[in-house]
Amino acid sequence: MLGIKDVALAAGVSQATASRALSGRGSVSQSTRERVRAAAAELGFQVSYHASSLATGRSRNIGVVLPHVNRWYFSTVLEGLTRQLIDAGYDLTLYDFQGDRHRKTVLNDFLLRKRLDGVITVGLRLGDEDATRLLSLGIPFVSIGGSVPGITSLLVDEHAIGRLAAEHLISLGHKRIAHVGGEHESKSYFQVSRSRREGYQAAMESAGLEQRPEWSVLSDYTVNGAYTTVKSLLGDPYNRPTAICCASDEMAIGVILAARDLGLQVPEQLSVIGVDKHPLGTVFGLTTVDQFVEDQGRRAALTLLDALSAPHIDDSISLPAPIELPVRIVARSSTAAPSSSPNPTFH
Amino acid sequence: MLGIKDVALAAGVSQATASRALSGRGSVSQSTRERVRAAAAELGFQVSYHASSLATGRSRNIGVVLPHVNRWYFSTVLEGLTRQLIDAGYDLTLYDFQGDRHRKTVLNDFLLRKRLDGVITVGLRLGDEDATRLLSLGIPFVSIGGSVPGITSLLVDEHAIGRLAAEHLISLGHKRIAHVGGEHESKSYFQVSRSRREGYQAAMESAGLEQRPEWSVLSDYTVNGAYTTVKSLLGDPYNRPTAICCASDEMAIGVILAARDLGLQVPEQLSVIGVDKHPLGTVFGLTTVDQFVEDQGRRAALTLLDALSAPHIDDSISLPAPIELPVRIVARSSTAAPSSSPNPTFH
DNA sequence: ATGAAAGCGCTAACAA
DNA sequence: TTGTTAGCGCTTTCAT
Repeated sequence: MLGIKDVALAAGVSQATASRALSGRGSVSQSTRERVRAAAAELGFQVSYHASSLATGRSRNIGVVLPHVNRWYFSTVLEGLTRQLIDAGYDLTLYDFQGDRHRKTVLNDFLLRKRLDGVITVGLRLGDEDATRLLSLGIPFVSIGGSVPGITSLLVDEHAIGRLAAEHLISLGHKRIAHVGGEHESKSYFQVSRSRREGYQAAMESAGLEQRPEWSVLSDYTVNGAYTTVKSLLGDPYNRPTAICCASDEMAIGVILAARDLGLQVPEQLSVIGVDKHPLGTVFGLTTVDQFVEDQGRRAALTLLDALSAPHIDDSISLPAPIELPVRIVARSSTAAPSSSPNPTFH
Repeated sequence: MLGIKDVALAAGVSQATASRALSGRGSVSQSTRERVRAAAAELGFQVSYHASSLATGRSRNIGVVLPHVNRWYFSTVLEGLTRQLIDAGYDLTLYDFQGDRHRKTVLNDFLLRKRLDGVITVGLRLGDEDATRLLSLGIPFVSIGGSVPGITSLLVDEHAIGRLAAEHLISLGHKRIAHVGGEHESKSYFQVSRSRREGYQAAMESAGLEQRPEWSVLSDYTVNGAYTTVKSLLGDPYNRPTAICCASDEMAIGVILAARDLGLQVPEQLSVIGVDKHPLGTVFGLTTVDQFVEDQGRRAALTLLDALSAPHIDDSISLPAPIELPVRIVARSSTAAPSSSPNPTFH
């Protein structure tokens, strides 16, 4: 195998000098550095990261842990992460729980293999036991939108999101507002939808609006799921809400499709709002609460990289304060003031 | 740091024996093995993969290279890959080109860092130069749906997919069939859409059907893109196709949405077919050509794992024959025989 | 600025 | 079956 010693030989220097010249650490004269670099380039040499890692203790490798690569939110965060990490020269090792399928293995085995310089978790909920085991690795952790004890986290205020969405509808004059949540999620993940619902409920309460139990439904975060769930809700021509607040854009789109199939006009007969700013929203004119998903990934990566280059980590002496992520209403055409005749006129 | 030597000490054996007991390679008596395992468990020991890799030359780590994690096709393949790889005890290092943003860095630097036991590329098109550089790593490669010289590949017959989709429409009696392709893709990726279009053209030709240039449009694989692109095509009330063949489900959905917004009934006034079996298709009743995307990932992983455990690799002596992946029509409600009055009746 | 040498933590001959 | 020993390929003191 082509090793650094071959480069050293070719450049007529010692192995140590070659290493210094290539890594940039330690002092090497301008001319030798160039000679070594040239030799390395010519031979097509690449350092062995295994060896390098073993010697330095750092591996230029970040672990990313999430529940489902396959869902828009997560793959978009991932995109933000990869961008920053690649630019910084880090490999990204992906651990996809696939729901709960790989959860235990990953937490108890893969993450402990000491090949990571840091870990980013997305949307995870970790118990104390899991968290301390991970923290004992002594490497920096950052979590996005999750709940992991003792770890620096970036959080959107989910409660505020729910409230904001509901208040948008309320301010338009709606009084009959339903909510579609995604609580069919596993207990092991961050209960995003629940907090959003609570925000919605708080807004409804402040406005003194009635909250009918049948107007609070649960789905599964998908278009298909919400479509089915909400069709019955909208099927009743007399007791229909005039607006629906959804815990995600995908569900909101399901609602819009269900409404269309029932012959209801959006927004004339039904206003719909979601959360995420999913790209599919544009074609439906979906009003939403943008949470800058890709930026979440970028910021998490930067936060972690910061921690990695910090003078030295105060080994969990400082309790990390959560970093709050921004959100913003994007008003489009799926929401409007309720029509004067909320109940259908049969013509 | 907690090392294997501590375990050895605790178990009262030599470091070598501890290593054998933990790795399962080499012979160790039942009793010592248990003793060592117990000691390791109690101390919470995990091997250092850097050290282990350096010693063995294998890293239990597979690289996956793709153009966009963020797109449904790729994240779904990825899901199939992670499932198998985690089960086999392999880490998965993700290299996302993000279009062309990271392409060069990844190919010229990251992939050459010698920390991978194998590589899987998805949808990539690689030139001879890049390919040979990668092959020179001496590790097994598998490509899915791409074109990489000298590498084992899993391929769907894209031409056949295009033909099949078109033939489905033709067999229903359609004569005015348009095509929406995704050729706005970068030249550096596998030109899936182009082959599908050629399949469509072949089918049209065999059936002796007219191919109007204005019925062959290009889009970008997204719902939004296809929606916009196709709206003008469908806007003409006199020279409208009765069916549209799309190179992906997402574009097909864009077409359906555009049709609806123009007041056209699907399938009564317009039949639409896509490719992929995207989950969103169900709510639209979209007829499609399933290509078993997640299975593609699983099979690629298995193929690579096979190569890794093979007696020994004949160092590129055998030209790997491509493995053909299955496809299947899934007929749903977006396609039907054309109505007898293809042109609109103004009532 | 450079070289010699020790060692990162583990595995794999080779002996016993 | 077990222990001894010599590396895996690189980095990094410590001399010079």
